[in-house]
Amino acid sequence: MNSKSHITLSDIAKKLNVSKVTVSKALRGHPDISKETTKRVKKTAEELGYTPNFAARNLSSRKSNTIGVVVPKIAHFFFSAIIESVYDTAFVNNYDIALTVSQENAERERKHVETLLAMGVDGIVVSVSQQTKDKAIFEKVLDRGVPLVFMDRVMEIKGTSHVTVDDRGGAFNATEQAIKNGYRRIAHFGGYKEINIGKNRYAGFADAMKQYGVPIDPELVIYGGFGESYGYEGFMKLYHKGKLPEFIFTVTYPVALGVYAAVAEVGMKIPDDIDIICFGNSNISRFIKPEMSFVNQQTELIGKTAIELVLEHIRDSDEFKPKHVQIPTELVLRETCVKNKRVDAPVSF
Amino acid sequence: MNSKSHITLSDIAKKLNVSKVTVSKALRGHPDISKETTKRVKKTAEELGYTPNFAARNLSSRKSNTIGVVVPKIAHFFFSAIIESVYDTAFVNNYDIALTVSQENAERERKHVETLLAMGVDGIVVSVSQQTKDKAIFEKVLDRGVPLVFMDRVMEIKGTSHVTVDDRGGAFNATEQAIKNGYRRIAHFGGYKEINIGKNRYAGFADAMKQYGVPIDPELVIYGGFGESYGYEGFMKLYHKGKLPEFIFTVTYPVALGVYAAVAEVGMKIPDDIDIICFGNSNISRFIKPEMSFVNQQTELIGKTAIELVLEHIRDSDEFKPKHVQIPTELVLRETCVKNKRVDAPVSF
DNA sequence: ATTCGTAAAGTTATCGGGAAAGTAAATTTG
DNA sequence: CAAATTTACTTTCCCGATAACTTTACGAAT
Repeated sequence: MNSKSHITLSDIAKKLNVSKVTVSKALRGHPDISKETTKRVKKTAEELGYTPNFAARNLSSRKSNTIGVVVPKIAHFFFSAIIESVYDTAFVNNYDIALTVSQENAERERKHVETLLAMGVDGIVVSVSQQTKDKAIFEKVLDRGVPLVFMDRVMEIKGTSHVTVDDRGGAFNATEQAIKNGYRRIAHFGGYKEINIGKNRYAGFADAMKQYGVPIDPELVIYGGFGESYGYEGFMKLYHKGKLPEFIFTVTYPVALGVYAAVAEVGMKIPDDIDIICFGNSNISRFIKPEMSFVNQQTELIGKTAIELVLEHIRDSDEFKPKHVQIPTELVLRETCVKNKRVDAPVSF
Repeated sequence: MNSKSHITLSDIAKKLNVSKVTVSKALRGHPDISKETTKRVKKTAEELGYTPNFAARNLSSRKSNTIGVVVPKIAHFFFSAIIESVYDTAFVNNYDIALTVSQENAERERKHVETLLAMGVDGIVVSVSQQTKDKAIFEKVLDRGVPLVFMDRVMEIKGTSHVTVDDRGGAFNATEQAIKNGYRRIAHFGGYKEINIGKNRYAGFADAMKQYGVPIDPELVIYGGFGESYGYEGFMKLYHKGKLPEFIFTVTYPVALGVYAAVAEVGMKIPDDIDIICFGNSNISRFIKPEMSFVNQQTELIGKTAIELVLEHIRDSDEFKPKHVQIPTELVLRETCVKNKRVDAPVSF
């Protein structure tokens, strides 16, 4: 709180010779108070530089007008784009956001949720860390009656809402497209199996392979993580084994970037020597050469939907039934995944 | 706040037949309370699932243990990297962060600062929007006795601390390097003159040009903004005028990306047909071809320093004298800006 | 025995705001 | 014109935690 003395309702009240409740009501435009008085109060408040004290207000009202958010990372395009839309959506709805960052650490995540509860947030939106196993803290949130929405990275807990990307469908489309392009030795670099995006994107991949009768080579399905280093290492592992695929479908954009780096390092060319597509996008994708094809997740929609869901839940409280919203993906084809096109109209060089 | 009934200090006190102040002290590890009692209190708190009420705590103690932060954007590498280190530094210091986003809008920024004051944050860190002109809200912060630190984008207000990048020095180095590489027709794409980074980076550019006696062609100094589109448009403008420079020094990484896109579009080659360097970096710079040379700003250091400065100010309160910290830059040379090298050891093709 | 110091609590008084209920005067209503 | 309403406020109390005192009990010092 501030070290210098604050102007409070009482200060304004004293100055105007009215009770502080009158001031309180006037400032809130309560009809109890005459227009005359209301005007005087607002003017004086302005003059004295009155700032309400949210702690007092929250304590008294048992509301905070704030939504707590927990994300695993910030400095990643996917999350920063989501966060931006989270803030925007909250802003237009006149809510504040209390953002916390788990850094992919389950214990930190637990602490942050605890903090958000202590802050008395009206609802919580979480994208769980890669480590998270324990549901206890989230059940505590529900026990407290605080609406809980999972976003992208979810936990299966009854009573919570989910906003997810159609991972399985998007992965299916990406893989199907590769098969239709004539590829058969198709690899999948899959992050972690335990996280739902890892699980579901693999599932979509497997769906497509099965549907088109293309066998999955277990050696070409590689797990490790969602960052660049895993793409790099995954490719290098296959390269040194001499087991390179024709095509790689990666679980995230960074993993694909890692592959790009590795491919360049061993002197190969994308998409001629090895072709690729990834799940997800980045703000700089237009500047990566060759421009990668990708499965677009509508990040703005994810953040917006998550906030709107908590708000709905907060407002309806008893009536509200948890919803599971799936945000559709779009297949965006750029300069990779164009084998057929290239065969039709070969580039001369 | 939560709809279901809370466990409070009194509940624990009742159960143990002690006063709630005893419980409060015990939980805080106050020496007034015996180890025996403290243990019992903590155990019971745990069992009952006690969660402190920060609103009450803040109200009573006049502290919030929270630092308010206002940034213009999130989904940009520079800011998201800073924010990440802001969160990290606060975390290790046991402080919470209240993050707000102005979206480069001065009015929104003002509202957010007002909100942070109402929240009773212990200190505020601001990176001002591009629009911001009015100092009034920041003076209000100082009036309240709340420590204020500007980060990267500053306002000149007495009593505030600043953390800035050595923009002028970095820009000087970038330009000097170009001159030494033999370039004479050097352009500068400079964002906005009004923002200190726009001003200072231009100043560094001008310093170098002057020092080496290279004339500045006003037509090659272009303002417009800090985003990709301005780089694109700036280049196109010069291209259509037939006034292309040999070298461009851009005020930000995105502006340079815009130039990359424009250069590719008109069928030219970097660095052969036109060479470039930018101020700032991005997480994907390794994947942009040719890899751009840049002036590195140590983002982690900026966020960390800003938080440490507010904390210092909060702790020392009366003693503390505002500091102006300048974070040094590093010139990082990659695949652009290598004319001399290429002349020495030409690449064969 | 009296005073003193101290460990280990207990009491009280807020912190600033707002819901709920009360009151006095003015206005409407039957 | 008395009763019922309405208008415009005021009083009281509580939210949960804590700062600042005060009390109690007990052994040590004088």
